[in-house]
Amino acid sequence: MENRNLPELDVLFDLADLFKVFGDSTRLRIMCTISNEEMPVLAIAEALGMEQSTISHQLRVLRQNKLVRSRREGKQIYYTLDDDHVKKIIEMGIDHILE
Amino acid sequence: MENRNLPELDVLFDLADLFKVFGDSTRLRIMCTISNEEMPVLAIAEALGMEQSTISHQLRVLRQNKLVRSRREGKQIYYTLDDDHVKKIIEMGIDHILE
DNA sequence: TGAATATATGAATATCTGTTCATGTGATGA
DNA sequence: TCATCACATGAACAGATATTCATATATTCA
Repeated sequence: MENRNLPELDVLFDLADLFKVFGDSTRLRIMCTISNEEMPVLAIAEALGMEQSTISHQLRVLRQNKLVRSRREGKQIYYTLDDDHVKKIIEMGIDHILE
Repeated sequence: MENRNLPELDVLFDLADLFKVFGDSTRLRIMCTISNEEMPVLAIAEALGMEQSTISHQLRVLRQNKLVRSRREGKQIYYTLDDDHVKKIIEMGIDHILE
C-alpha cells in the first residue's frame, strides 16, 4: 500500500479471511507449537492441554487456508507450518504488540 | 519465533486479539482508505458506501487497538493510521495471498 | 478379519461480533 | 442560546464461530 493503489475489494475480503485465521489463540498456539517441528495431532493436543477434536477442527481450518501441511506416517498425521511466510506474519504481529 | 522461544501464552492471546482486528473487511477497508491521507469519518463512510455509525463503531475498535489516531479540527475528526507498522502487516498479508 | 489406535467430521450449543436504528455529545455559527 | 452538523454510543438482532460430544474413517497389527 505504500506506493501501491488501494487493494482491490476482493483482495481485501480474502485478506480479512486470512487474518481471521490468525485471530484465534488456539490456532496461533497450534502454529507456534509446530513451527519448529512436525507433530502429530495428539501430541499437539497434549502440548496445549486441549481435546483432540478441537485441534483437529482447527487444523482443518489451517489446512484449508494453506497455513499448515500434513504428512501421514502410519496411523499418525504429522503437521507443520506450510512455509516461513506464516512465521513472519506472526513475528510481525508480536513486534507490534511488544513495541 | 525463528530462533526464539515459544511466545508466552498471554502474548499469544494479545496477538490473537490484534489479528482479530485485522480480520474484518470493513476495518481493513478503513485502514487502506486512510493509509495515505487523513480523513474525517463521513468521508470514510462515503468512500466505502457504508453508514456513518458503522464506521464510527469500527474506528473505535481501531482506536482502542492503537491502529489509528485521530485529530479534531472543528466539527470534524480526522483519522489516519497510527504508524507504518500497520501498513506492513497488511502488506505482508497481501503478499501471502498473492504468492 | 477384528481390535485398537489416530484422526476427521457432523450436530448441537453457547458465545462472540458486525450492523442498524435511535439517540446522545460536542462544536460551529447565526 | 438555538439550530445544525459531525461524530460517538447504547441496545438489539442476526449471523458467524469455537468447543464439545458422539461417531465415522483409516491404518496397523495380531
